[in-house]
Amino acid sequence: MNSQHFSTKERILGAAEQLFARLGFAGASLRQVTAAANVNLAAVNYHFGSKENLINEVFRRRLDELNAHRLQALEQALARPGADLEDLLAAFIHPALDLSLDRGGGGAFVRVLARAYAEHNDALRKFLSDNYGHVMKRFHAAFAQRLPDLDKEELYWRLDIVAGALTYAMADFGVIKRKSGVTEQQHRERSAEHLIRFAAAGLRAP
Amino acid sequence: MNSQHFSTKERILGAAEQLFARLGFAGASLRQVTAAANVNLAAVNYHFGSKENLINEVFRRRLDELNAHRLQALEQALARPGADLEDLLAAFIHPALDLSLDRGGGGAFVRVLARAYAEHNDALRKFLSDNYGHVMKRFHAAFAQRLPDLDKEELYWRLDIVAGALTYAMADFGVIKRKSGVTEQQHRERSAEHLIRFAAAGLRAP
DNA sequence: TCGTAGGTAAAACGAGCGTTTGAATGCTAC
DNA sequence: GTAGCATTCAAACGCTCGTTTTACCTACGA
Repeated sequence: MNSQHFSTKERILGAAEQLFARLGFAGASLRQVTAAANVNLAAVNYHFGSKENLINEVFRRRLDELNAHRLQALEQALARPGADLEDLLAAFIHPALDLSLDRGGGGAFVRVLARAYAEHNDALRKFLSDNYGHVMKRFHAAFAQRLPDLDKEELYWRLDIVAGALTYAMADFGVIKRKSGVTEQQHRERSAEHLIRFAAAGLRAP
Repeated sequence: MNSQHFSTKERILGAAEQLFARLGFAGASLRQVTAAANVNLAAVNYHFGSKENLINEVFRRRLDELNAHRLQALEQALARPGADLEDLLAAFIHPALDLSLDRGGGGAFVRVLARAYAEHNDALRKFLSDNYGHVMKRFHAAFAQRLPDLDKEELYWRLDIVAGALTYAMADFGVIKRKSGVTEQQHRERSAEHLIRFAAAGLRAP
């Protein structure tokens, strides 16, 4: 990370992601960020204009890819004839879990995401809704079709609970130490299984 | 709130809770807190010693009561002969939901709690574990007895997911507007039902 | 070769931060 | 009434914050 192979902008984004995850948006200063990125202090305002703009770009960099993967996985699942609830949940969970466990700071990003959820930042909620709302609409419709006995409000509640559980769980997976003798791949698959079974059973509850 | 009927310490705690919920621990300044509490700036350091100590007291004030209620509800549930999973979950959820919807800032506190979870603050985790760990141990044992087919690790995972879901959901209940024509009491009971059914089904999943 | 544009550098700006100080105040006990 | 103590107050402390300024470096097309 932060080696000279990466551009100034990329190094700032990487360092900001790490420090926002650890210290929060208000808690991490631009001096800490630029020092970690091995970059001059003024570079942030030169390349991003302001700290708030930097925060937005930290989100955009990961979410564009994450939501594209989710939509792609959903379309693949829907294309198969026997797709059930578990397949839809897998399409939602696996891309995020892949991100949370991959190299290059994805693990830090899901913790940033959990922070953002907890902060109830209106500007950020609007940003997420504007840019990625269509993805959630797509998933909601697919779930509704497979849960015909659930009325709209009930499904809304349950999906909200699922999303909350996922965000928290994923932020933790990057922190919880896996037992020795368990590869990261096994750890990830087991985590996804737990989440999917839990969520599916909860959604199917009478 | 913050009227002259309350002592300086109480007004500071109330204002701090509100502002920590809205702006975070780092984001809310003591000048904002003391202004909202209608109190002199130096009063925080006089009564609490430091900002960090103030944060701890904000937690202690609510958690002492919350965990006492939870333990009491659990003992009552266990005393009844036919107590099932739903009863245990109700003992865990109802006191927190009562707190999140009552007058006097409890709703703000659950949002503070969600923030604290998201922050992964080690000092705070130790504080919570030291002061309230015995409560979680009690619940864990009760769940383990009613889920004999679940091995220790599996139960650990599922309770962790449940706790995450609850924290998020409860932080949201204070924000989500209930539909007109639904009393707060109905809203609360319906919320608890959703959470309990969801969690019970998830815990029972094969 | 020079001029220009894009990027980096050090330094400083005003503002706000948590905390401390020392004097002014209110209250209780003698 | 006054001594003694707890509390409140305005002011200032040293420090860090996000941002801006100004100078400098480097590379490339005319």
